[in-house]
Amino acid sequence: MEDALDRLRRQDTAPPGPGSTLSIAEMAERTGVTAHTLRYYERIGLLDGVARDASGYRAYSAGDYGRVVFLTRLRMTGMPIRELLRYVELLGAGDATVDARLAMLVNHRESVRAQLAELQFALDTIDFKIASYGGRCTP
Amino acid sequence: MEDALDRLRRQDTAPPGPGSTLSIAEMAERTGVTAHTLRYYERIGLLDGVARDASGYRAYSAGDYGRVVFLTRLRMTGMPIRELLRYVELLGAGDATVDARLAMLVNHRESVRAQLAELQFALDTIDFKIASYGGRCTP
DNA sequence: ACTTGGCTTCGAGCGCGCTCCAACGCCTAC
DNA sequence: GTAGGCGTTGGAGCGCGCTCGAAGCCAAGT
Repeated sequence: MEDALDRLRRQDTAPPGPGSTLSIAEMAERTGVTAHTLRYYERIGLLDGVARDASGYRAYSAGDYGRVVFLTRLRMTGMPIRELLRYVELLGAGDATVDARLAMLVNHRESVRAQLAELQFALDTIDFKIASYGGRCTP
Repeated sequence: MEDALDRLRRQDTAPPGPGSTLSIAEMAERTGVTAHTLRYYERIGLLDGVARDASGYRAYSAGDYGRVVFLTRLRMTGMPIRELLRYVELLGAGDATVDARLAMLVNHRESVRAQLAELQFALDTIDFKIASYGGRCTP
């Protein structure tokens, strides 16, 4: 059960050192987001201003890393990419948008709580079904 | 927050009386699954043996209702339709498949628990982000 | 010099789960 | 009898979020 979750927890402890950068492959490995998807995210505007090295290769900063990790968290809670985009646009628009961003997050937090409740509700149903199948099994 | 959840809870208290049947529109209303989707589910084999009235209209039984509700619970916990199909096939194959069905459910329950953990983990991140934005806001 | 392998771009393709359309049938009310 | 509304079918289309392929550049090893 700890598999995907462990990988996620590791995200928080694997940023590039300040000042150093990551290749796309390193980013993919540390964030769990494939290189294809990293390029895709950049293409659609979720990541902007990713630096390049002398050969034109992407060189991700600690900031880029942090953004990918946070976007990942929002994605895994079901925030659609359209909204991620909006959030990123607000980010890019500076301090004036702090309230709007906060509102988005508070709003989304409610949706996550609702998802948790639904999931728990469905889990109860499944538990009940399992019990009614005979009950002999992992507790 | 109780909106979707309330609708779900109502599912459990809105089956057709024993012996009576539901039109597709009534099913849609009570289960929250659209008529389009009910037909789709039948087409792909998730529902079989749905009775018809004299005019060829679908007449859903209490059993059909129960199945739709349970399938809904599995769907909302992310079980893909391919697996629902497998479950339904096992159901159709009779008592010999009880163990296999139970195994599927126990297995899926683990996945739901993992989802809950991931969701909670992401929620913590979001909470933290909200707090770091200033913290003034709904608790 | 040449191969290997990772990076680049652009654009097409895919799997999932619906969602909708067109053309038609049935049944009731006016 | 005719209009309106709900039902039927088969098949096409869609939105989402990737995912992949082709063609080519760059760096390092043998």
